[in-house]
Amino acid sequence: MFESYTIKDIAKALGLSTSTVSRALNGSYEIGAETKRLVLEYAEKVNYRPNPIALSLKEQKSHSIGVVVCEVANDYFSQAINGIESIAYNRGYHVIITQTHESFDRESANVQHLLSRHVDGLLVSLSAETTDTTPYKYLHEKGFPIVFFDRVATDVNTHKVIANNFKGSFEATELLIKAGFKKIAHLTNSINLLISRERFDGFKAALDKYGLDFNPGYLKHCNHGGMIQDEVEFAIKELLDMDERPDAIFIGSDRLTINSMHILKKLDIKVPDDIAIAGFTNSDVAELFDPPLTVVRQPAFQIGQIATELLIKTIESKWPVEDFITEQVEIELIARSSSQRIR
Amino acid sequence: MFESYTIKDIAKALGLSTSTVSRALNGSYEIGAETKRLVLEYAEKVNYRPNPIALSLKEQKSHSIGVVVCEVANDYFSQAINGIESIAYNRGYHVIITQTHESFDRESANVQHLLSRHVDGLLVSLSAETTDTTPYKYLHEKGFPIVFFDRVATDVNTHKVIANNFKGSFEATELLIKAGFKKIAHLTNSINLLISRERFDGFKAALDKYGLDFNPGYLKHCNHGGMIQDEVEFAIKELLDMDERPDAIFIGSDRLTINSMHILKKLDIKVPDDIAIAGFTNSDVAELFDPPLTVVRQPAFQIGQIATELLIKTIESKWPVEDFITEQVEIELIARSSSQRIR
DNA sequence: GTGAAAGCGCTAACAC
DNA sequence: GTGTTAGCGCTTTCAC
Repeated sequence: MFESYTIKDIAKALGLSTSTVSRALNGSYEIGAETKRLVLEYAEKVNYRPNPIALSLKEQKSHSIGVVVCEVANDYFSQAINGIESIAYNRGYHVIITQTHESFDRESANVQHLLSRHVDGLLVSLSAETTDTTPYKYLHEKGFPIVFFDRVATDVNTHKVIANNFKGSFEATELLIKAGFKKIAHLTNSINLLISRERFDGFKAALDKYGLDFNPGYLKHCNHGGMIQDEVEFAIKELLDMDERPDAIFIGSDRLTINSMHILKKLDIKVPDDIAIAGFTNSDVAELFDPPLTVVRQPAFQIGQIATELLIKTIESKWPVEDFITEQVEIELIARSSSQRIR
Repeated sequence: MFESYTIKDIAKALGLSTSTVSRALNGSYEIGAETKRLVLEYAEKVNYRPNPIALSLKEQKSHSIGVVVCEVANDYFSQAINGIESIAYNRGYHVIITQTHESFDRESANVQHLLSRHVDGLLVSLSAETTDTTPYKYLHEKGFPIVFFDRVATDVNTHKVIANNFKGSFEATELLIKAGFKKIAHLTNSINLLISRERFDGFKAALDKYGLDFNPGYLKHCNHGGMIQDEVEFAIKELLDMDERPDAIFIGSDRLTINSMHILKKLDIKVPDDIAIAGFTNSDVAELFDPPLTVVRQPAFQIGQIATELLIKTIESKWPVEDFITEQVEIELIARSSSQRIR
């Protein structure tokens, strides 16, 4: 069962040469129908499976793709990875997952490691710390397939898959405004990330539309993306301690949203009575929270799928790919009571 | 950067033979200090990385391990996989994850697929549907390394890593009893799984200790492990509709616990006022629920690590492994208000 | 229509 | 101390 037959075994058993067997197995024209039948039948009988490692060596392809994300214990990324796996599996690729924990050094090490593993391509979501994307640029220019998703590198012209962050933020902020909140803070990820900037823009645009001033003190960045709990707690306390305390917070990242809820609970701040909350998260249990949480939800599974399709298409392209697209998917705003005004 | 140098390139550049280079790289005794230095220096300079695929072919080892779980979008399993990856990565293995979605057929297909990928070993947690474990038995008897974790096959004598399910259930049930609940139902996974039986035993033992009768109508099995939402909803409704409605439910699986909370919310059943809840889950946000959820939590990360250590030890053992252990880890009961009596 | 042989990158037995 | 060679499983040119 696991001691597999090789092409050689089949050749020996049938008194043929390995090349004949190989050709028969691959349905080559030049093989006699009878021989072909014989080989196919025998292969079927002994449950022959080509050795993927030998194939890889021959083809100079590992049939694996490397994934770089900040962490897997994050609903957004675990769902995205699910999507990645679902496509990769069907296309005969396996995926090697690495985590940066939001560190640039770990990200570099992971890319190095994946390259030394001879992955055929890379699916990357940048760490919160990353500012220097020249390694990706270099690889990409050399023709190495890379697809970015979610946290993309602006200056590398390759395929990218992102959510409509602007719209997601705009609508969530608008929801808070319509609920009657006027002093809305924005807690978000590192300024390094394009998603943070896009989400801020959406937030700001909603304020503008409704004629609300933007108070710079209401903008808090967590440069470690919520990996350091104290950083988040500090930012939240700063908001709470302001003379003009915000009456709502719109949160721009999955981990930050969840962390914030833990912190608010710890500080015994009531949501939405003391402060209303809406935030990006892909948690499936946000409706079970106390209070049920208003969320901006991304189609993470689908994003993973699209990114993987694009990557495999690039890998398997006969010609150097020149046209790169940026696929934008829609987000979903789910209103629940954490963003409702208490009267 | 990704067009790697081979041993041959180095040999050519230095005017040596490939074998000399290979030996120098591997620190062989028989190579002159000077040559060694030369090779090492050059290898360092061009950032030489051995081709893992060629190594695999040579060694007849893929340096990969296959993982079979029901699903990754489950806190217990995503944490376990994290533990698996953390060990595997450091030991130079990559992991290929497959999901059964609680189907025996998919489980078989996954094992087949992993074997055809020439994984060096298997880390398995059985599907809820699985009753026939002869394929594992067969593989194991042939000397193929397998380690079970969480959902183990009783009749395959290999390494196993499990939590103290009996104790976890006993203590959770005891907590409910001490809170004053007397009509405690037990909602659990398929009877096929040993964990279900162990968890039931712990539940039953607690009832016995406190002189409470066991009402067979209070025991509900979800044979699809919560993959079919209707099955769970049906079971819960049956409990709620009983003449003598239970006043508490102790739930024996992560997915079932989460699903049940969704269903109770949908049915507008108040916890713990209408019915108290305690359940197995590794969710990190259970404290944010309404009400905060009393949980039995397993050290999933650690379980994944231990299982992987055992597997790699078995894979790399020079001698056929004869002594197999069953490692049992402790669980943690975290009491919150979902299991508290309302007065 | 089929076979022999080379080669993918690497190691290791066997020369010398 | 270093080089030559075979072989891991497979495909593919080149012969016949």
